[in-house]
Amino acid sequence: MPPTSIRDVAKLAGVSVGTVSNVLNRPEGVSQDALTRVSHAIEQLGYVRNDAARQLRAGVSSSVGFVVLDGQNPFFNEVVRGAEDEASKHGIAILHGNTDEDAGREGMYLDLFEEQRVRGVLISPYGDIVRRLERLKARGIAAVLVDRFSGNGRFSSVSVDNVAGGRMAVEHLIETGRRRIAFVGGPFNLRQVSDRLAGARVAAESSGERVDIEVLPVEALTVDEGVVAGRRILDRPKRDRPDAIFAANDLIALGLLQALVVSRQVLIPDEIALLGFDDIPFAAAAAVPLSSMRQPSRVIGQTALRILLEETNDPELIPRQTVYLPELVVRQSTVKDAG
Amino acid sequence: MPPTSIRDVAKLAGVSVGTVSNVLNRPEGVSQDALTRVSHAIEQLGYVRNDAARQLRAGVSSSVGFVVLDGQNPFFNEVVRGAEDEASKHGIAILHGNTDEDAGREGMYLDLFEEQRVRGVLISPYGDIVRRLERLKARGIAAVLVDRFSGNGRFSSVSVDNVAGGRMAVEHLIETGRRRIAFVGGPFNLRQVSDRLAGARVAAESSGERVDIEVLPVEALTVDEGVVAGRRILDRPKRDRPDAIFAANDLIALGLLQALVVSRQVLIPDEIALLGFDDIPFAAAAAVPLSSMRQPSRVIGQTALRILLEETNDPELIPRQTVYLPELVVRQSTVKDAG
DNA sequence: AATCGGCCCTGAAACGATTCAGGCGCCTGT
DNA sequence: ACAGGCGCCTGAATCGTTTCAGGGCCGATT
Repeated sequence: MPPTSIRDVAKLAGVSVGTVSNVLNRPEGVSQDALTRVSHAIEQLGYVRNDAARQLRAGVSSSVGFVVLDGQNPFFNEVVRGAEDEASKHGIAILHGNTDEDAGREGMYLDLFEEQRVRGVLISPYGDIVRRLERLKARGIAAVLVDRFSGNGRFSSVSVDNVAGGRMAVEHLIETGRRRIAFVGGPFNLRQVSDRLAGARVAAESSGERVDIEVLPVEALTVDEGVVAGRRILDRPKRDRPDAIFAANDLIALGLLQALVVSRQVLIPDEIALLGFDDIPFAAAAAVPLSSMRQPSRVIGQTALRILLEETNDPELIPRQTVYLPELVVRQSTVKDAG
Repeated sequence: MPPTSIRDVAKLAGVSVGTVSNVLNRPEGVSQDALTRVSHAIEQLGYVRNDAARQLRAGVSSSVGFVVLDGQNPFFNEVVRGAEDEASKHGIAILHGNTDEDAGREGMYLDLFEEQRVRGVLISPYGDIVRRLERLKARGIAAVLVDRFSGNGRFSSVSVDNVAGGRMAVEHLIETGRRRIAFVGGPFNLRQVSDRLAGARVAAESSGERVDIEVLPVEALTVDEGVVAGRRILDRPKRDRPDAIFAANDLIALGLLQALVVSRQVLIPDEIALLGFDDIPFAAAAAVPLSSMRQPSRVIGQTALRILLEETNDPELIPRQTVYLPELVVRQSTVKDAG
């Protein structure tokens, strides 16, 4: 079965290839007669446009790449989902790449997407890739940073104010009477992590109370790393333990929770309060329902894609930083009788 | 900045375009001299192959579509991740589409992927799409069913034996002394769901005991639906409640758990044992660590992609059904003093 | 010395769409 | 009757790659 081309359609409809193309792309300038004849021919042959040829000639791609920091994190899945919904409205497909906090994979996917001449790239960056993105831009491939404020203002970004989020988080812990607060997170070259910590410090310093922030670094933002950190806390004598933990994200928090709850040595929130970040769907279903800083994840994805398309339509647009404020969701891991 | 083409490279290196193409695709048949000159030219110009042109002429696409049933389900994310790892080894990118159990979206993504002339499609089907896939096949686009046994043997598939899984699950519940078992799941046109139920019934009937299987249907395999079902169970007088629940997947199970635990009316596993399916990473971190039927999710994705590539290389290959056996993971939601 | 084969290279044709300059036919106004 | 304009269509050129028939060169064989 030879795949049918626009030429086959033209022959069957008794028109020229140009007319078929017009039917496909600018039907308003085609006569009723031609329009129906071509439509029938398309139907009859089961013709489907070859996007490679279209892209080659028209120079317009109908796919967008999304380089995701952590595919196992439900937060990012929500973001992707938001972008997908928006993309599908425009007949655009999303090329998907997981980096899992690995700069090598990040580069590989950018290479791949450059070969594909994607319309643009959404990326939650891990390494320092501004130069890489500059190069793509020079090639006409726009990029929008997701979940990360753009350092130098050369690219648009859609993110949450992580400093404010960290501040709000720790303010909540202080308000509920905590003074010895541990921040569990890492790696610190992730801007999200260091910003949240910075916010935490701001809250501690401006509280007017004596508040300690102790930093417990972990290797990655995963449940497993959270468990490891939890065990390390359990190893300490009771009096040396913090009275609250602010986890850099919910995966860490769930890991901590698991370690602490399983041990049966620690009461949450009585002895240690626990607060996460992202408010993933599983946070509410945890052993002790998890308080968390909610990010508007779907909206982030949707907005990022929308901005990307706007920029590819008009490359002269000035990059803009879109920042949402996270929202505190209080559950029983910080307040015993919370809803 | 005009994008550089293979012709620019050829000119700079002082060779013909054919030679450049050979360097790119069959370097073994090119002299050392030409090879280094071309490589330098590529480097210097920052040349990147245009995949659209390549695909147009060679007829070979370097992307694969993956139509996913439920992007919010960590199980599918693991499967995608497995496929991605395998794909990246072959320089192949994955086009991602979420259907969220919606036949319309499913069709839309298949259309999109057909326009792209993807190399093949991985799909965890929702609706009845065999005809659709037949058509793709006729066009030279192979398909592999994921997480779903192929009904008619016309396509390869990679899945888990859901009937056996359902049987093993209920056998475990019976062994631990349960007799009034509820199956919470739906919709039943999802083969995964009906197979798991069928397996549950087999176990009940062949147990030699008097075992009831009550079916509590839900609209979708989500945490929210699990919560709803949990509330419905709580509405009953205590004596009419089941003594074990087998949930069609872990999302449902986590929802049930959340509803039951929050109410503080039910002790798990004492009064009601709870068993899920998939063993997603969050199952272990739940309020009561969740027993579950583990699927080898990454391996499923990896295998599916591998089979897809084999079939696109040799379209004469006979479809084959790859089936893994799920594995029972016992935690405290079914056995009080489990690990 | 002539022939042959092997190795490499060349450059035009082809893939399937879009674009655009050009042309045809018809209506309108004077 | 004729110029001009409008609406619609045509078909060749083009995008950047791969492929492939053809050919040059050189050393080995007869």
